[in-house]
Parts: sequence; structure tokens; C-alpha cells
Amino acid sequence: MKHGVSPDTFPPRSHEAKRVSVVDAAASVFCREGYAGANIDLISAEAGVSRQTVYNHHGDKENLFVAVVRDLTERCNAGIFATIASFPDQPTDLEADLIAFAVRMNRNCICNRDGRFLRKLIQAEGERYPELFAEWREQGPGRTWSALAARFARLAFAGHLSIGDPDVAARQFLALVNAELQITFMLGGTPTEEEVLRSATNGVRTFLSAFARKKLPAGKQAALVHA
Amino acid sequence: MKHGVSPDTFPPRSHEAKRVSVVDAAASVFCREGYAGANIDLISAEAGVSRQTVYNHHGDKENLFVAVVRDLTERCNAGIFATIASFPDQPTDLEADLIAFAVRMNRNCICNRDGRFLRKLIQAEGERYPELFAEWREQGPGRTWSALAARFARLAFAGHLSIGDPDVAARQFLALVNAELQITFMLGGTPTEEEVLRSATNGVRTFLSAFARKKLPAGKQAALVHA
DNA sequence: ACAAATTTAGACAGCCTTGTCCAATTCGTC
DNA sequence: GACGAATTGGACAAGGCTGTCTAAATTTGT
Repeated sequence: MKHGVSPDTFPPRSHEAKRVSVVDAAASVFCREGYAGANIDLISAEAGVSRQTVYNHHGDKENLFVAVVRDLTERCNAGIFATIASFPDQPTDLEADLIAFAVRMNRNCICNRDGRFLRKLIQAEGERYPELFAEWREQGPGRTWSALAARFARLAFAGHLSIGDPDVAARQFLALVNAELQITFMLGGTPTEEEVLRSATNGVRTFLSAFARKKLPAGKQAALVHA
Repeated sequence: MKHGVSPDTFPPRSHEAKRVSVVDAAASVFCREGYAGANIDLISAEAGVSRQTVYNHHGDKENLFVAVVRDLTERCNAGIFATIASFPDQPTDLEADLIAFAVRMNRNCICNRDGRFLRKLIQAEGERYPELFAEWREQGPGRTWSALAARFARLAFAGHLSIGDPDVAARQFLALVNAELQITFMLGGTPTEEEVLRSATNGVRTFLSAFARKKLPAGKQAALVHA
């Protein structure tokens, strides 16, 4: 009874298959136990591989950790940009299209295994590896936000939205769409499909209430804060 | 050169003063190093106390950890409810009052030492202590949100806001007001006063754009999702 | 100033973990 | 089927950490 690992026997796998198997198991164990609490025996057991193989592939624990984070970062970024590519640039039903986009974003990038693991590792060990996570920060959130901001700017330009600062709008969009999932994330859980949909629906509706093109009641909200 | 500890000598302190000194140091070390990575020698050194004293007061490491979490939970909850008590029930300038409230909330509950530490411990070790964190969850976010929701409902009832579901509005308010601080939180940092103000300002403006009482352009947004 | 309680430093056993080494076995490939 | 590379399991030393114990020093209450 390890944890929730597959059966007790593993089919034979290639050299490269073992490498990814080790990295996957390591990601899981590092997340569950923390860097210091993760031990190589557990990782190798969970990967269905001998301890020596772990050392053969990755040298030492710190090296393995770095490999895990780079791997997760890469996969997460790929998922994020693939999803952003599906942004509704020419919406037919703006609300429905944005909700569907938000659900895709959540399911493919934020709630999935890689997203949850990467977030937890960053929060837990980010301060210990400044250069590693600075790298992530530039390639991940930095590009994500500006890519998303560009899409919202285009929607605004096309007359679908009324936006002051697209960067602010992009961050607020993500914050709103995840507003109801925070505690679940805190405890490392995975929200149900229904929770994701509800949070996205509520978030997008509020977002559109604020940013849908409309006559403003007073001269209010002329421009949002920039500096 | 330990970390950022006071001078190398400590003035004499009472029995009780040592207990809190130990808990404080333990909170800091648990956050920095994780539960498994935290060692009692480091905690006692940081508390300016001998290792044996730590054991005298708290028995063992796990006990100490629980004491730390309970302590942080208690202080955070106190801060949160004190701050919610200052909610602008009869606003003169709704936007300014809500911004000021959001800044207080951030500064006194979310960005301060206790808030950051508690969040990190929950994220890192929450799954390992289900009952402990279930307790926190009920007393903390559970009550926080419904208390805040009640305040927003009152504002809506008084005609200052147009809100569908006060619980959703309360969560979205917090999400919006923190939207720009997420990465800083991720890496365990403390946002500057200026960042807090900017995030609160942008968040409240968007919140009010969505929920300020106004004529709706179309028959849209009749009711927000509940279930 | 005295007695009790607390704190301290240090030593200590027991345990766990990392990382290395090695001989035997299995795997991929020709 | 045979060869070289990869994998395995097991043993191993070195080091770290927890938690206990002690005797001496210090603090606290009276």
C-alpha cells in the first residue's frame, strides 16, 4: 500500500520512458512531501524503477528537482499558449464564448496535474531557487498575461468590450474566473467540472458587467490606474 | 549569521515569553524550510532558546507544528474580523471607502506576516493534517466570506449596489482586489504599499463597474448562477 | 536570601537519508 | 543467439535529525 500507485508490477519500458516515469513520480512526491521530505526510495518505488536508475538519470536530488520544475514549466506553458490560441477573437456569443474559453483555461492549464504541481512547487520552494523561478516567471505569467491582454485589446478594438488597461483586464479576468476555486487550490484539490463551470460562468458575467461596451451611467471610470 | 535574527544576545524573558518566541521562530522556519526541512536546532537558535526548552514546551515536532498553525489561525481570524468590522456600511464615497477597506484587508490580514505564513503552511502541509485544516477552513474562509457577503447584501439592500448573489460578490471582491498581487504571493514576497493600493483601486473600480446600481443596457445579467 | 522551577549545554542512541559501489540480471539490437 | 548497455537489488559509509538524559547554571517566587 504505497499511496495510489498503479498495480504492483510494471510492464517493461524503454530508457526514455523510464526517464519520464521518474520525473513524473518525482513531481508527485515532491509536491506531496515537499523537497526535504521527498526521499529517493519513495520516488523510485512510485516510478517503478530502482533507486540506482534515478541516480543514473539525474545525478542527485537537487538535479532531479530542477528537471521536474523545468519539465512542468515547459508543459504548462505549452498548454497555456495552446489554450490562448483558442481565444474567441470573433465571438458570436461573447458571454458563452468567454465562458467556454475560461473553462478550457482552467481545465487544461490551471486545474490539471501539471498546473497544480507547478504552482505548489513554486509556492513551496520558489524562494530557494530564485534563478529557476525567475525563469518561469518570465516565460510563464509574463508572457501569458501580455498574450491574453493582447486578445482583450483586440476585442475592445473590435468594439466588443470597453477596456481601460488591457493588462489589468487580463489579470482581473483570470482572478474572477478562478474566484470560487481558491480554497480548493489552497488544499491542493481538484475542483469538479461543475465547480469550474460555475466559477467561470459567474466570473465571466461579472467581467462582462464591468467591461461590456455600454453607455456609462455617470462620467465615472474614465480610465483605470496605470502606473 | 543566522538569517535576520536580532543581535547575538537575548535579554532575559519570562516562561510565557519564551513560548511565544518559540512559536514565532517555528512559524518562520516551517514556512521557509517546509515541515520536513525544518529542524529543531534551527528553530531554537532562531528563538534564542536552547533545544531542550523547545521540547519542554511543546513535546515534539508535530505538536509544535500544530501549535504554530493554531496560533496563526487564531491571530489571522482575529485580524480578519476586526477588519470586516470596519466595512463601510454607510459609505459617503463608495469607491473611496471600498478601496480603503480593501487596503486594510490586504495590509492587516493577507499581506502581513501571519497571513503569508498561514497561507503557505496550508498550501504546503494542508493535505497532511486534514482535521487541522478543516478546522481552519470552517472558522476562517467560511465565516469570512459569509460575514463579508452579509455586508455586501446590506449595501445592496440600502441601494448602493446591485448584486445577484452576495456570496459570489464577496468572493469576487476579494479576488479582484488581490488580482495584481498573485505572483508576489506565489513567491512568498510582500507587495509594496503602492502595489496594494493599485491592486485595490483597480479591483474596486472593476467591482463597482459590475455591481454599482445602474440601469442595465439590455435585459442581460438578470440573475447570477447559484447552485 | 532561599527553595523550587526552569533553562542550558552537551552527550547520546536510534533512526533515516543520501549517494556510491558492485555483481548479477535483463534489455535492446544486431 | 550474442554482445554491449542499461537496470537491479543489495550492501555500505557518512552525515543529519529527533528525542532523551544528565548535571550545572540560572531564574522566579516568597
